[in-house]
Amino acid sequence: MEAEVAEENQDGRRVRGDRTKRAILAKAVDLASVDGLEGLSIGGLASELGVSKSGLFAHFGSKLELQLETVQAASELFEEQVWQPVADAEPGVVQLVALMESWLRYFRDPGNSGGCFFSNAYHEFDARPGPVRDAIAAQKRRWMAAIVHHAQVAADRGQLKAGTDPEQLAFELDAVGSLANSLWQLEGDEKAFGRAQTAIRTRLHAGATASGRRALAGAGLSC
Amino acid sequence: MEAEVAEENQDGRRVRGDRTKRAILAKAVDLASVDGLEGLSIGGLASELGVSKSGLFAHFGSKLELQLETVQAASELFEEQVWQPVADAEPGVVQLVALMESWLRYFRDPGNSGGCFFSNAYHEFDARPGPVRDAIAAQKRRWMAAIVHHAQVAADRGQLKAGTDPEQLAFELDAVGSLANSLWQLEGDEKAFGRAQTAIRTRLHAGATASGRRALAGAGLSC
DNA sequence: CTGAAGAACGAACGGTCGTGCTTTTTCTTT
DNA sequence: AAAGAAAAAGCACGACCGTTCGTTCTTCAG
Repeated sequence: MEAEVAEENQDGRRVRGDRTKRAILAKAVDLASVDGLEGLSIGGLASELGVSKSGLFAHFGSKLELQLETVQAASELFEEQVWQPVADAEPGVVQLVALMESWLRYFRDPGNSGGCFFSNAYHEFDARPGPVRDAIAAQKRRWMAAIVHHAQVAADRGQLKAGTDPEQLAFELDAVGSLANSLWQLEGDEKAFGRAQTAIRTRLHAGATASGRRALAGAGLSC
Repeated sequence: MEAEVAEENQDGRRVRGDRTKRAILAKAVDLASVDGLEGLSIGGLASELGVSKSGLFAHFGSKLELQLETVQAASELFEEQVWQPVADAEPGVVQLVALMESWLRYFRDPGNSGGCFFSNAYHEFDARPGPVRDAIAAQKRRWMAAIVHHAQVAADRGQLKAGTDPEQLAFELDAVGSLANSLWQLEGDEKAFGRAQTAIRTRLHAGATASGRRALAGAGLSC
């Protein structure tokens, strides 16, 4: 193998193929959150974008690669829409509850009308070993770890009662959020978000110390 | 149109085609809980059963019909495996928690190695309007309504604190159970069941009156 | 024993899938 | 403006999809 020159130029500007790829992946995430990653077809994606099937295919080389890059793209979108908005919140319970509510907002975003990409992907691939499942499982681990992390920070700051298990807390918070997304998608049930919010706040309030409750109240997040 | 004679004989014995159909649907539920209801292919199902594609197809007439009957078959299996085992439990909180734990057992049943059929189906069809989605959504409503019902009975018997919202309680219980199934499928994480059980018991304990707690303790279900 | 009806079959249809090729268009660089 | 590279398109392939058709085997009533 000989050394290859870098194929991207040094400034921020992207070459044409890269821009196209971005557009493809954005649409791919959109379609896959409706029809699933397996139901996502190369021909369908191409015609949806008004390009040729073969031209699109050349960007990836295989459907598996397309799926993997779609997962990656979805995870970047998730980061943008869920994580970034609460990056500056006060660490601890306040940031934890802010993250949860950012997550709930992401669910109802009209731009994600097919529902949370990952909620669909988790269930689609949970019984199908392979690289796609691995990528998706890794993403789920990252998400859970983030919640646990925020809970741990809250505990370290004395905002949660001694003996609180951050992983148990994360489990329960993730559970109610996930179900809210499901019910919203399946039934268009707006109330599900209210129930999730109630559950999150009640749970945090029950597990919080006086200082933790003060922090929540200060951020306008009492129950 | 002329009147037709009934095509089934009067005693319990079934005609040949009916027995075959049962076998087909059992396998269909099994395959669909891995590959999804859309990924379920008629040819694949036939070869898995060692029968011809056209012979199998004749039983249904269309893939849509196969999907609908598969949903129906899955819901009968669910009833058998989840509801029936707790049918004789003491109504109220005891039956409620028994139902939840029966549900958790159903998740880990080696016979359902592809995970809960419905958990997969909910997410697969939640953004695809049509008869299949309607059938699946109806099933979810039935399930939720059952939990709400048990919670209501518990409330009526004075086992839950006044002001307890049965629907909110049902939401939270369903949430943790669903997530346990997801994590079990995605990561093979046994601990998820422990977390779900902890969450269920803690939640019920917190919402129960003294009489409710006594009932739970009497059934060996304290936390 | 005969004959009709139901159940299962094999072959084939049009269509779409993912995937390779070759050619043409479009951009970038000199 | 010309040359070279990158991107997109065109076309074709084998496999599989749901579906239809005509035929064979099984079952059971008359």
